Amino acid sequence: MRARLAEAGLRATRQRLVILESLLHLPGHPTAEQVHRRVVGQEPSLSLGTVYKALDSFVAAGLTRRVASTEGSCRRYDADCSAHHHLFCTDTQEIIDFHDPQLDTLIQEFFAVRGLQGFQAQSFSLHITGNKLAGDEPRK
Amino acid sequence: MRARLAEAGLRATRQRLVILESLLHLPGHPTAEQVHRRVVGQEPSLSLGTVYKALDSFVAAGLTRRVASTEGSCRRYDADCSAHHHLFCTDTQEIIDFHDPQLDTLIQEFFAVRGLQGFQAQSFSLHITGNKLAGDEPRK
DNA sequence: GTGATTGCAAAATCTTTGCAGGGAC
DNA sequence: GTCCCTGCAAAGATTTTGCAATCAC
Repeated sequence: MRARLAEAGLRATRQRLVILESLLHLPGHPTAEQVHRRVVGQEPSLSLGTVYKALDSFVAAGLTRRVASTEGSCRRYDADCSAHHHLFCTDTQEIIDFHDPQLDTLIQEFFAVRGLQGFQAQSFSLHITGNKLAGDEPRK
Repeated sequence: MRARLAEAGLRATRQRLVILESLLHLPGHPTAEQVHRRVVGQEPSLSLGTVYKALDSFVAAGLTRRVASTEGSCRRYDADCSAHHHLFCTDTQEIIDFHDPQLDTLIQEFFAVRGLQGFQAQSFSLHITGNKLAGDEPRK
């Protein structure tokens, strides 16, 4: 934890440690508000403003990403910076991670052959919209 | 224009006609604010609140979509409801439409074979992050 | 010690709401 | 005529900012 922050060139404050830890444990790509709610349990004086600043610094340092979402009215964060895709559940508003190296390869090969005129692609992320089926957990 | 609104079950007010027309003509998936700026040229008394209400009603009626974006602080709208993908330019923040039926087929076939445990997929949209190359327009 | 980080409160953004008057059908 | 829609202004929600005190290194 402490090492991750050091690698990213960020000072390991008590607050950042708790925030990063919370972000890693909260499911479904939390908002700043959700991170704050979890974090005040351990650090009651930790302010929401600090959560915003810490999350911004994580994103700037490449420790964390912002997740694209269609609800727009609040930002969501993802501690997983590896290449992956997202399942958007229209019922619960959850955003579920979906890793599939075979799919990554398929997409990369497609664009290697076909190319994009006038655009240099850096990364791909597939947004799959649908809904969770009762009783069965989507694979992570 | 008027017919589109009627089909969607919405009353064709002067304001909605101008808003829908603007949305179709503005490039790069505008925000409510951007739509409003264009629209006041034709209808100076048209308020920003009305733009929000109209865009919401378009989305509810399936005439328009909200675009997922990672900047979170404002909503962006897309008048194109057909299946398509998006190029996200990290330099200009533009979101460019990208249609490719072959890619659609590729993705659909991939999931037809493999399936998603516990999730019923309805639609797919690929987010391609990268940057525009100087002097060359990405295909739309 | 030095410079980055925190906490707080105020401000800035973006979006929604309530309601009276007006307009589409 | 009826009910939906608009305009306005106020409220709500989310995010940013400024600055003095504090903490990591």
